[in-house]
Amino acid sequence: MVRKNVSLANQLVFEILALIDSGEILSDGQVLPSEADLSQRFGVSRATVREALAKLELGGAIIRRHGVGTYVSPMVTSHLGSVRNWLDEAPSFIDLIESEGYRADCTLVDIRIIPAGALAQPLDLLPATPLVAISRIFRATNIPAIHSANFVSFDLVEPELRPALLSAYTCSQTIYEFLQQWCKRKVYNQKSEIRAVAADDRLADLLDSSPGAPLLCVEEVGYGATMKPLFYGLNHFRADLVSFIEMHHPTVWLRPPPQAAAEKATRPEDHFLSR
Amino acid sequence: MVRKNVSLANQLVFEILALIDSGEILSDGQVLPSEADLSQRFGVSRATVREALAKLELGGAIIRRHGVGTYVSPMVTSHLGSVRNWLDEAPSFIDLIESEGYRADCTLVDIRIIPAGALAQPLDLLPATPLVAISRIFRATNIPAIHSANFVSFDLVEPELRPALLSAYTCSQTIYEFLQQWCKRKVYNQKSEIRAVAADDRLADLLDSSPGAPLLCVEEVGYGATMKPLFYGLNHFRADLVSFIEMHHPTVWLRPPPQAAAEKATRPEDHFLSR
DNA sequence: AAGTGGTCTAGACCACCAT
DNA sequence: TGGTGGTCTAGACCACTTA
Repeated sequence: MVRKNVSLANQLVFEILALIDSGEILSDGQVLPSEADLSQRFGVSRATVREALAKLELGGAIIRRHGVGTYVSPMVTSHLGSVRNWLDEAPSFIDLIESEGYRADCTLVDIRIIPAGALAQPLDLLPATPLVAISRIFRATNIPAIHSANFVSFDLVEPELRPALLSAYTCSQTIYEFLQQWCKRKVYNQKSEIRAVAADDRLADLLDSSPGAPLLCVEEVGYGATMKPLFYGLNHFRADLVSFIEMHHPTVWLRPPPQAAAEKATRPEDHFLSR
Repeated sequence: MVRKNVSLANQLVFEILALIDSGEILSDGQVLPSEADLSQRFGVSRATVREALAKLELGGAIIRRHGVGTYVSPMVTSHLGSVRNWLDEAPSFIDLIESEGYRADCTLVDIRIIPAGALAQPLDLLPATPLVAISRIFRATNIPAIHSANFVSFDLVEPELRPALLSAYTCSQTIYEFLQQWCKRKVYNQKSEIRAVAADDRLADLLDSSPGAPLLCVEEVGYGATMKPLFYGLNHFRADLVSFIEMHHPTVWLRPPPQAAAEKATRPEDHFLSR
C-alpha cells in the first residue's frame, strides 16, 4: 500500500467502503473477508486492519461478531453517503444536505458585532466582550432546512484581518473553516447538546414553518488547544426534514430539576438566538 | 493487574475514571500522565493504555493532543455519571435518570398482543404477525420524563414461556434484558433515529405535558445475531427534562423529499405509537 | 476441531509541539 | 532537542461460535 500522508488504517476504511459500494466483496453471503484475509490482501498487519474495522463499526457500516465474522450493516448500503460523512472530521451542512441527494445552498441572514451578554458564560468571557455573530440559513433544494447561529469572540480574530471581516465574510464556510481562516485556530473538541424545541415566530419565519412547530436544536461549544471555548453555535433543524442517526446509544442527559424561568428581557443576542 | 473476565483496557478505563474522580492524577496542571507513564504504572503495554484512552476519548472524558499530552475534558468532572453510562453497553432508563440525581421509577401502562400492522416493515415481518407491545412511563422524582413503547414478535418468545408472559412481565427490565430472559436473544446492533415531534393528546396526557409541546423522539430497531430485527422501540422524552449530548458530531440524516401524508386510520398499534 | 474475532505484548519509527 | 501522542508491525494466546 502506498503512503500519502493519510494513515494506512484510514486508507483501508475508504477502500473497504468502496468494496462494499461496488458489491465486489459480498459475493459469498454478506460477510466481509476475515481479518487475517484482509491483512494479507492489503499487505498490512492485522492490528491495522482491526483499526480500520473499528472505525467502520463506529460509523455503523459493519458489524463484528466474535467467533463468527464481520458483516455489512443491513442499513448501510442505501446510505453510504451518511457513513462517509460520519467518518469525516467536520462535515459541512452543505455536504450533509448534498449527500442525501438534495441541492444545497446557504444564505447569510446577518453578520454583526454584538456584546456577549448571556453567551459570556458558555464562552467563558465577560458580558461586554464583543462577539462576531453570524446567522445563516441552509436550504435543501430550496426548502429552508437549517438555521445556524454562530458566535466567536471578536478578540480571537487576527488583528490585521478585523477590518475586512464583516465585508469579506463568505457564508459557505463551516465554523471550523472560519476559525482557521480568520483566527488561525483549530477546534480540538466539541460538545453538542441535542434538544427538541418549539419554533418561535422568528425561527418559524426563517425556516418557512409554523410557530410552535417542533424543531431539533443542537447547541454546540467548540474548544481550542488550551481547552478554552472558541465558538458557540445554536443550530435549528426542521423536524420534518432532518433527524439524527446513531448506531449506538447516545448519552442521555437529564437537566437539573426545573427552576424559576429567567426573567425576560430584550438583549442583542436574542435577535440571533431566537428562544 | 489482575484479570477477572473483563479486559485490561476496560479495567484501565474505570481506574483512570476513578483517578480523575478523586483528583489524585491532576496534581500537576490538568494533564494525565503520559501513555508511557501509564503503561509502566499499571504494568500493561502502551497499546492497551491507548485502547483505554481511546474509549475515554470517545466517551468525552479526555482530550488527546498530538505532541502535547492528554487532558481531562473540561465538562466531564461534573458529569462523570453520564460518562460511565456512555461506556456502559446498554444502560437502562432507570440508571440514566438516577445518574443525574433523580429518584427513578417505572410504571407499566399496558402490555398486550397486537398484530404487527405498520410495524411489519421495520421488523421485517408480515402485517398479521402477533407482537408483544409494551408501553411504559419512566418518572424522574415523580415527573413523567420518558414514554417508551417496545414491540417484539411474539414468535420470538420461547414457546414454553409464552403462557406466562403477560402476567409475569416485570416492567423495570430493559428491552435487552427482556429479549434475553424471554427470547434467549442478544441485541448485536442497534439503529437509533432522533427526531423532534409535537406531543399529541395521548402523549401529552402520559407525560403530564401539553398537546403540541416539543418532544425528543428516539425510534430504535435492534438487530440480532443474524442481523434480523429483534425489536422496535419508540421512545418519547420530555424536551424540558431531557437532552442528548454528543462529544463529536452526530450523523445528520435528511429525510427524502416530503410526500403526501399517509391516510389516517385507526390501527391497533396507534394506541402505542401515538403519532 | 477449525476458524473467527478479541486481547495483549514489545518494540520500532514518525509527526507534532514546546523550549 | 526532548517528550508527547500517532502509526504500524509480527506474533502470541484467548474466547466464542459453528459444524
